[in-house]
Amino acid sequence: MATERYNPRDAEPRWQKKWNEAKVFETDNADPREKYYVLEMFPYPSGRIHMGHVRNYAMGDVVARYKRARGYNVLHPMGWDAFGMPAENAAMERNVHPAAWTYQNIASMKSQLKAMGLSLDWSREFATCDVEYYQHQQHMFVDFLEKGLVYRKQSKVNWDPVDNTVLANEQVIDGRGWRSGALVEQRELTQWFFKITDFSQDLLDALDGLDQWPEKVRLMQKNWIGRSEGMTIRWEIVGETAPAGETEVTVYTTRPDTLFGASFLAISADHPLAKDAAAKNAEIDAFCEDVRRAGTSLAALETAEKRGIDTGIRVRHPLDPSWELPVYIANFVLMDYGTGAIFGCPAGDQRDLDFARKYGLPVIPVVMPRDGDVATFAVGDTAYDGDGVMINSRFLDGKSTDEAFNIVADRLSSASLGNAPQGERKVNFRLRDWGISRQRYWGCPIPVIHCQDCGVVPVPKKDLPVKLPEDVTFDQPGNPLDRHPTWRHVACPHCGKDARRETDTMDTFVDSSWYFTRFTAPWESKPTDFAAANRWLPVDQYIGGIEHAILHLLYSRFFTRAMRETGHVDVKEPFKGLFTQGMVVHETYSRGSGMSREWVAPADIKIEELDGKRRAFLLSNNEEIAIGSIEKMSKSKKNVVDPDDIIASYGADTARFFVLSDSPPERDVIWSEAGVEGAHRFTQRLWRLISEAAEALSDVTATPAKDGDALAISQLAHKTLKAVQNDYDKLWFNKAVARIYELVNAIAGPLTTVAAGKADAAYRAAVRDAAEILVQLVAPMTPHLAEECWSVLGQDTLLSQTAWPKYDDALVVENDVVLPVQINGKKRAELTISRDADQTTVSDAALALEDVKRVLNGQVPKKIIVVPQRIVNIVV
RNA sequence: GCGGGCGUGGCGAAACUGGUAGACGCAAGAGACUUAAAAUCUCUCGGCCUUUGGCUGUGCGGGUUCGAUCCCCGCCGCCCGCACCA
Repeated sequence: MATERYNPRDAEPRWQKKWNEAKVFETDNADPREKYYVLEMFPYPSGRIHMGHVRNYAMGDVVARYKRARGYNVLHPMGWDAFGMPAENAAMERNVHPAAWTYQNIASMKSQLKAMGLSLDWSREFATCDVEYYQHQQHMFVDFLEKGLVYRKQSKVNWDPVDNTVLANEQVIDGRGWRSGALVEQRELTQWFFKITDFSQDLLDALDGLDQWPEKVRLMQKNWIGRSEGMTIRWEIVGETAPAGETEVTVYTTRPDTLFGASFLAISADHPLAKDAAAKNAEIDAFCEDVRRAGTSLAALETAEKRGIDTGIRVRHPLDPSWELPVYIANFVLMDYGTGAIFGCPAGDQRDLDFARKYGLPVIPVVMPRDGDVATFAVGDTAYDGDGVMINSRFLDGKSTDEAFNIVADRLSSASLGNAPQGERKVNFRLRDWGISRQRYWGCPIPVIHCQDCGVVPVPKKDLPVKLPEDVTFDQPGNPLDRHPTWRHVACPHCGKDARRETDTMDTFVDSSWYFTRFTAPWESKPTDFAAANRWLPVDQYIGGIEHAILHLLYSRFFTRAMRETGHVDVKEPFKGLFTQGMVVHETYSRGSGMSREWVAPADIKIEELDGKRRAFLLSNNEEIAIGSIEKMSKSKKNVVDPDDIIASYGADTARFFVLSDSPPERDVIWSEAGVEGAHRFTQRLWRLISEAAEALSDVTATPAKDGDALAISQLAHKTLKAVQNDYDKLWFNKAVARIYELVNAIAGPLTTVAAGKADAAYRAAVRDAAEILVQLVAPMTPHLAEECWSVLGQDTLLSQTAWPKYDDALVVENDVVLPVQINGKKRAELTISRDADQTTVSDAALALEDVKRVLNGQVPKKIIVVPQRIVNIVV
């Protein structure tokens, strides 16, 4: 009888080796079975995996293993999102080359992932910093350029004057560079952009079809794309106030219905008319400068005061040429939305109202709520921006806001100013084109050459890849590619004259926008194997953090469309199913307070319970440590648990099982030592029960019981199988865990009975059937333990290559049901009755129950509600 | 400000989205085995009461219903996203 404890340190590497040798997880593109593509967001190679990775990959692995057992041809690859700033920071701080640092990190993280026993096809692995990968990205960039999906334009960027580099918005903290602490400047630079806005409408519309995405993510994308319906209106500038060469101002509005409530026009400080005015007037120039600076300082915009300055320009109202309005430059008007100019309707917009009150401009109420009274309706400190009835609006009076919108839109569309319509209906999007230029070394070089005569010339495809030079220095700030002695000097591919290579590299979000496509044929000499990509895509189940809800997922959706337009794939949507998992969180421990607060790692303390209160003490000297709030694991708060330590002491299966238990997968899971021990106890218990009974089960074939003592065991096993199957389909791992516990609790006794030699052959066969089902149910979560159990049961095949069991319908359906019997909605009794008993039989049987008679005490039921197979409610 | 989500035992949570509230796990308590400890096993575990029974209970207040954790209305409290988008 095998009674030794299960030893994961021995078993886990042993089974990993067997899976490896049998190439169980290598996927054949030619396999004709139905495909299933599972993918977890690939990691940045920071050096160590953390618990968040463990949870993410454990979930993906359950899906992959489950689908494989269900007979699908599963693709489950892994790679590395390997370009990016941390590698350059390491180079600056520690004088290591970014490539060396990155590949070393990949090597150590890979061995950590391997220790988790994930069913990954490592033969398809790549890193985005491999030339073999990024060269294809350069090919596609050139294709996109030809298709007009890439362009250059001047754009404002956050410029760090100390580090000499562009900063992303997230890297600007309170107006200062996150590394240098220098005041960030706004600079106009010529940058490369992807034309994501070409797809605004399609990216929005297609969200409706992504019914296997979380509603929350679809909504976030919808808001980000930000579609609004309105119109552009051209306002004629009054001749004598017009700057030279200017005759009109175009504004964008979603409320043309409120046009009679206009009292001013406001333009952005970056608007051409503003620049023009600034050139002539020092006061205006100073104001514009001020606005520009304030814009970068991320000061709470909520409280930002509305400010403006009169340009002296006057415009004519489009519906009444005799009505002249002033044009202001205002700090709340954005140049890159709409046209950079608005008309202010103070009664209908809070910002306009604040502005009008400050500068003494008229406030004319034009929309009144439906239940308002024209005689008394007035606008005080709060603008009314809702729907209603038009007032003070001449020919629009009495119309609804919708009607007024259409009347004004029609009228201005058919009126003309100069040779063009005065107004046009226009749909606007909040989404902006994607700026991909980064002044950094560790990224994919943008494959173009700048020639004085020929302009911007794409690198001819025969000259690709443009490889990053290896001999670069990081001893000074700025882009090492810019100061490399030779790399940037090339001959123009057109005219052969001396030309300059582009030294900007691509945003790393580009790398992650198509890696899932590359996995479908990573060996291909073109970016994609067209047929393979179309066959595997979309990814059936994508799993990752909610933090990528907008950027990464939206960029990938765009990139897939762009690849389709350039003939690299024939799918539009990259991810059919999306799941966003919660974080792994942990208690925090600290001593001291305020500035001298010091965080303590969980590994350095022990928890004791004194008088029912949990208290923490330092292991080294028993000093008491304060237990703080539960927070995301982070290095700064030291509340991290290293997966390596957990795998070393409990094994990978325990770690996997624990992060899948308890909390629903989309919610945060609290890591606790006690919880892990609970999970570990389960693995030991399962092993003990199975291994002790194994010998007694060796002479029977698994056969579910049809009657007798073992019937209940077979029924529960098959019901659990059906339920867990559904749980796995829906990614309800915590429910699957709970049901598996229930099954183990129920068959623990029978297994012990069998082990003691006290069961007949039929009973043993039923227990064996239940045990096999149990082992197969846990296999996706704790694959090593399951293989070990499978093997001790005398199976000589790999469980990883074994088909999912089938439940027996007859065992899943109950013949008798237990119905709760309520009297006036309160449960008073239980009734066991045949599942297909008719209503009369059920109510008669319910009324005949002793408990029911006692509570009724002679009262005559007014009504008896029988919900078949659910409940009986007697109303008196 | 706008949009979305969530409030269930000491804790993480379940409840087939209108039908037995608290499955399963953690923590705690009692007991068995043991020289002892660990491990393991058994039992108890929302609150209150007059305890073979009863009342009450899913953030708070109402409503619909034979019946509400679930649906509707109004509050309270947390969390997340976007944020001067015209």
